[in-house]
Amino acid sequence: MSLTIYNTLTRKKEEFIPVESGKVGFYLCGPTVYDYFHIGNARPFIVFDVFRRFLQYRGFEVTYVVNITDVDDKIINKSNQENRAPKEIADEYTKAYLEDLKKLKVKLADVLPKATEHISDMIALIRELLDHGIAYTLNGDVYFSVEKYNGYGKLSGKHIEDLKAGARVEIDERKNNPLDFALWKAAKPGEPFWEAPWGKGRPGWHIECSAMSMKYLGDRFDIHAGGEDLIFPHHENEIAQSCGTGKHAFAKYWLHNGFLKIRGEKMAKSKRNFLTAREILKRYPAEVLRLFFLQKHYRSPINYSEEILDETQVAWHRLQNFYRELNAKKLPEINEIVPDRLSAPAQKFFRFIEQNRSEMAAALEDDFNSAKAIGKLFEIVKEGNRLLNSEEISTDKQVVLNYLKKKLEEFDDFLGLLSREADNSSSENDLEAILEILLEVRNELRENKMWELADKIRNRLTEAGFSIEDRAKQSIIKKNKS
RNA sequence: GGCGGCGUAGCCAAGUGGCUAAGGCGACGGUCUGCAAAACCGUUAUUCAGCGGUUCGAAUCCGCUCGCCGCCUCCA
Repeated sequence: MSLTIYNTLTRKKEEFIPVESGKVGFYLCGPTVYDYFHIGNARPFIVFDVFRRFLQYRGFEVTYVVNITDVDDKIINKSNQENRAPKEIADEYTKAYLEDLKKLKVKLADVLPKATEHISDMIALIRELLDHGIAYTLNGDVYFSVEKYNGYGKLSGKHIEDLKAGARVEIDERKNNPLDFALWKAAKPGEPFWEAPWGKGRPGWHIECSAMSMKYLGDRFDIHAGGEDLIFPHHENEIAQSCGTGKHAFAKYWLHNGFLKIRGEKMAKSKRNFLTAREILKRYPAEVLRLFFLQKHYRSPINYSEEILDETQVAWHRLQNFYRELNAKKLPEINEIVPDRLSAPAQKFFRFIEQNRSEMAAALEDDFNSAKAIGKLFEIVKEGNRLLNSEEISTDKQVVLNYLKKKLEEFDDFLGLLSREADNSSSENDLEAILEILLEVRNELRENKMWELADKIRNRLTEAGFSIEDRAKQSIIKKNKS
């Protein structure tokens, strides 16, 4: 089965042919660590991680690199505002970023390079560009000369002339062309800096991704991904820097996710209309957020609202309940299913599962259509529930249900939609809450002099290792240490 | 001004030339149930923003109109 992905560079779906057979080099633009990331930022983190794990499921050996931008204007601004060292800010939010990812059930990338730890790689790349005459220095800054790279604009479909005419391009008279962008910024007093042959300073925003992606994935790698607002200028500039000298081929496929909107507008830090992933995670389980994103195609814009998340949560319960039901049944273990040996109804069910399973995989192989795949998943749930509902479930059917459970888990290894541990163990807090409810009910029984039932509860709890002491006004429960 | 995208049921959302227009939420009716929840069954788009064209055939291709959004500046 071939895999197709939509490549922003060519504006069409293409068959995915890795640079090196069986392997995938995958780079995602990660966060600038100056604040908690918002729910819109979470979209690429979740969606591309699922895509990466799906590729692994498909048998590819994937190297997944997600950078951390820990030197940047925004970090410096915040450091000035709060009178703290930039590094302190970056460290704090790097930690928060990793915590939030974990809560969202996003698997760590194989490499998480920090910009500040790759300055020498960036300097080497800038030097290459200077030597090639495609970049120039200006009072300690280094700029890339867009006019000297004739591929400029090929990713975003923009033309240098149109961009110049655009009223919003800030004109800096010193630059050869207003579109020339900084590879290196000379240090201003009080700013963090590194030594470079052309002076003290820090790297421009775009150069880190070029340097670090090629360092870990090679001159030619497969996938470079990010939000669609990165197409221009960030990714356009990355291509220019990396390909400008003709020495590197850079990324083959460019993937971009659509935005999360809130009240009809793009959710963005600058618009102050954002909700952090942290906040939302307090209200909804990670699985609900994941389902919210995966129920839509990754390239479509989607709207955030509480109503939609509430809806998603109901849908998620449906999925989770089904999985819980499967777990509650003691299903017979079997290594392999031989369809021909199954009874006719069991065989029919088995074939239904297999059909939908392969359709799910096919949907994901078609530009990662997770929305369609999840539709199939719900069809399986419906049919499974129907079977679970029937009066007697034959051993054959139980065998197939167990098979289904395993396959669900297999898919869930990359989708991350099921809560797999919560149902087996309840925490201390849950236990206390339950005991409290039990006592409350029992007290009502006692008030109504329904002693028999009240005694039964007390006896059964004693058997289970809890002793109840009925005092005049209240009951006290104690856990007997064994 | 330049470039790109979107408009499918009450809501969310797949489908991009031809099988009954997926799936979820909601609503209504039913099964089950002491009640509730869950689950199941049935109903809920003769029609895909509007108009025109191409075609034997279009939600799907083309043109126009209307509405919405994004990029062109930091941005996932």
